[in-house]
Amino acid sequence: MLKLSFEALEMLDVIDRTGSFGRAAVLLERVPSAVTYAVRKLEEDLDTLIFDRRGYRAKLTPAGRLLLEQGRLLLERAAELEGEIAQTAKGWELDLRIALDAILPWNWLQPHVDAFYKDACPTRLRISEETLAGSWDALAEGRVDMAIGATGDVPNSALFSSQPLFDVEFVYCVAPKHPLARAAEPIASAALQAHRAVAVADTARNLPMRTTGLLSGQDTLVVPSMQAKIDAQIAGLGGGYLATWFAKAPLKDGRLIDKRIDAPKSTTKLVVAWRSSAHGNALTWWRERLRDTKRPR
Amino acid sequence: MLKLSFEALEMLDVIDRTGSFGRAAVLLERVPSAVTYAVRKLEEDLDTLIFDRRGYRAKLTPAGRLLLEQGRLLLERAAELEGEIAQTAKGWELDLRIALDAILPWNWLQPHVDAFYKDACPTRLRISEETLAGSWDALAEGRVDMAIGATGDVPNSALFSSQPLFDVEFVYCVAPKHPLARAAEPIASAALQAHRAVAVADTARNLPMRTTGLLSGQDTLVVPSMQAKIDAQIAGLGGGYLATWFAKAPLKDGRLIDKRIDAPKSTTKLVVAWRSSAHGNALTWWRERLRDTKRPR
DNA sequence: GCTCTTATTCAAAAATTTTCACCATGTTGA
DNA sequence: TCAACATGGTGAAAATTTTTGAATAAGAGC
Repeated sequence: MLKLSFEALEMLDVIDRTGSFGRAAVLLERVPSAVTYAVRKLEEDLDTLIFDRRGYRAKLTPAGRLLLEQGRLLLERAAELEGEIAQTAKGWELDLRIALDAILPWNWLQPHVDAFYKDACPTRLRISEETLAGSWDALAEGRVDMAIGATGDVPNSALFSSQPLFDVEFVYCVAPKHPLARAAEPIASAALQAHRAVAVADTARNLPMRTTGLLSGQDTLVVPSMQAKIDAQIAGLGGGYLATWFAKAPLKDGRLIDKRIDAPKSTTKLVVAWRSSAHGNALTWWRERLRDTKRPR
Repeated sequence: MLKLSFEALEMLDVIDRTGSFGRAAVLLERVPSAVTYAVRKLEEDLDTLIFDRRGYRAKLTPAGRLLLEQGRLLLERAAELEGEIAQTAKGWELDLRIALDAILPWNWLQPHVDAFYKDACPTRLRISEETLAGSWDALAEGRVDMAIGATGDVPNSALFSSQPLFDVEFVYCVAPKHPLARAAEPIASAALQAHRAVAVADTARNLPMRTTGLLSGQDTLVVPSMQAKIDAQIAGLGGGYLATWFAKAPLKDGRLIDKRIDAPKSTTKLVVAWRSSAHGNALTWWRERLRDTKRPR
């Protein structure tokens, strides 16, 4: 059975801060003898002297100092915990882990994050980036609470819920110096196979990985991020489909050229997904917020 | 003012482990209503529902679950702290940080460490290695509690106390293929200057660094450890003084050759040193243990 | 030597927790 | 469906713990 108590630790802290039993009693709104009593009781319970009373004024023993210092840490943590309890009781998650799919640019999410904090939501956000099946994987493994911009169909599991976000359209892009840049349009999709494709690595760890817009047997350069894919395509290392919002700037200034394909990659529906069991205020806030949101341009 | 208490947290833990208020009461050796009372009081204090009583059996709310889980961590830490208090009260340090000077081999210290644990000393040992002024530096900075094998004179500060350990003698060694290997003995110390010396880096961070057995202006290879120095000398990268116990094996099998010097490096007294203010049982144990100890061979 | 501050002691008073007996409600199984 | 059972809840009395306040002792400062 534990002999410590927060009350005793707090008293110890006040005694040390004020420097005397008497002043501590004033701060604690007790009578001095109550402090003496409580200290003696603690010492008795622990079977350890906390104060050295040989001198005029009581002085902490080494054990007492340890108890004081470590006790302060415990008190701090306990106070913090009380705050977290209150927050949880009001329905706010302590933190909300969001997986942002690489198909969406960070600067699209940013204004929403701004709004979240402007609304004085107390929940800490932890945003990570996932690619393709990675979002579902993270959700399934419980590494995140919510996935924004996950692509493809919702895995048919009662574990997940989702709502539509918006559609994404793709354009096939190559660098101006790329052989396909001068090919006659529309390019037969079979012709693509002869050229290297650039793809973003799937971050999934367990779920079967997905490929998107890749033809089997095609030479593929796998890069770790969407930005790397764009850069690689600009550098002429290969071709590939890009979401319209990522393609826009490089197409405009001529770093990339879009090519019409005879059987282009179809429009994909993006969703917001979460574990069905999740219910906090922060999650709800995001669901509402993203219900009628505009796609990036 | 803190509203939590270890008692309440413990009760929560037991309720969760047993699965019912009633069984928890049995384990806590209370009457069931005492548990009910305590839970209600906690909920009132925190102004937060811990249990959802709508169903038949009371069920933890999300806030309750958080309190339970985090509370367990607090309880664990508190119990650990009680143990540490008891240990400290008995005079045993929680841990003793020892700086072993690089002049001494680890396998010399090892039997002493063995004996320490065989004596059931509860103090954790944290042994680090220091070179030259590094031991004093670590002691002065409070990075260690005790230095074993520190060389040179005790800095004249009331901060430190020390006792003699034993003397160390040095032999000047070079590799057989080294030019000095064939030099006539005794070698004039001035002649050494023409050859590269191998020295162990001083680990001191603040105190003025020391050099030992080095002639100013001499080309020097500084290596990070005693083993590196030995290896470097065997590789013929330079010459240098080695403590007899480090030189013994390489001299015996011919990997090194000792040379007599006209003005050899003098015998050095090693000491055991500690901060004068330190007083724990573990420190005392080591002082006693090392009082009449044999030097390594 | 006198006074101030500090910590302690002790019996009484106050506050709290626990107990005990009893109630209400959901579950189980015939 | 209904009795038997287990679980959690209630309130007044009892037990326990904590606080109080006045008296005491003892070092520090002048």
